[in-house]
Amino acid sequence: MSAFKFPVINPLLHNELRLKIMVALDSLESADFMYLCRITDSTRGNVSAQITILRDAGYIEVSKSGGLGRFSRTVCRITAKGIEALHTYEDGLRRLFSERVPNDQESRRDIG
Amino acid sequence: MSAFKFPVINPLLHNELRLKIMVALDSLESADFMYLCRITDSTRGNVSAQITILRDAGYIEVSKSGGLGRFSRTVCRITAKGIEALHTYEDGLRRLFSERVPNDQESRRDIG
DNA sequence: TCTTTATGTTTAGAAAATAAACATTAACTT
DNA sequence: AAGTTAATGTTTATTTTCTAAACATAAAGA
Repeated sequence: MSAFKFPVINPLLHNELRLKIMVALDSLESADFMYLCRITDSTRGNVSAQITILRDAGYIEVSKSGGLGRFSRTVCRITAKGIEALHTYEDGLRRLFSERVPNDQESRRDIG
Repeated sequence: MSAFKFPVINPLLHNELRLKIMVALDSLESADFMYLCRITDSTRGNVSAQITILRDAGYIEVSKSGGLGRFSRTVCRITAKGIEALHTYEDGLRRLFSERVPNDQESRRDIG
């Protein structure tokens, strides 16, 4: 009975755009919406959608100022929960990369 | 003009199941279909689909023996191209995690 | 006032992931 | 030897997710 298990990979973070947003927010004090669009080279619609997902997960906080329209400004900030999730995700991936799976292939089939 | 760019993330490998399959094949000489199902804790349908994608990308080779049915045996092996792609992906992610994005947020908007 | 520009969000379409259903064949049962 | 069960895999249909196009809002400029 091999109890081998791959590390758990957080599906919320295992998405290119969301991960880039989180990495950016982890390295800056805060970042606004349009800045995230630029550095991730993504459309506003996509960034808006992924930011909503990250906010709903409690990984970031989103604050809007300036009202709607021309001069609105939406700024994002990573939360403690987000930082922990990001680091756990990073650790899981590092472990995954160094994984050596057990070679017990013959034990499971009814040949021989 | 900041020319900042995040590392390129190979979308074929940035999928949990495909990545686990590749990591397993990178650490073993070869692995058969049912073994991959077990260690990845995934259904046969899903593994079959992802293996096809990896094969079409040239990242793995798939050989079948025993014909169809009860005692068929499908074994997968990573290719040189697959090894390189996996390591490039790993390197890109490591760089992403250590990324420090430029803090030039104020330079882009027409306030002030 | 009308147009243009700068934010964002909603929603509709595309793409991808997942599992359910199907297919194949060998062993077992009676 | 016909019928059943069990072991692989594949195809397909559903669900989920991603992406961008369309929409909405408001300020500045003509």
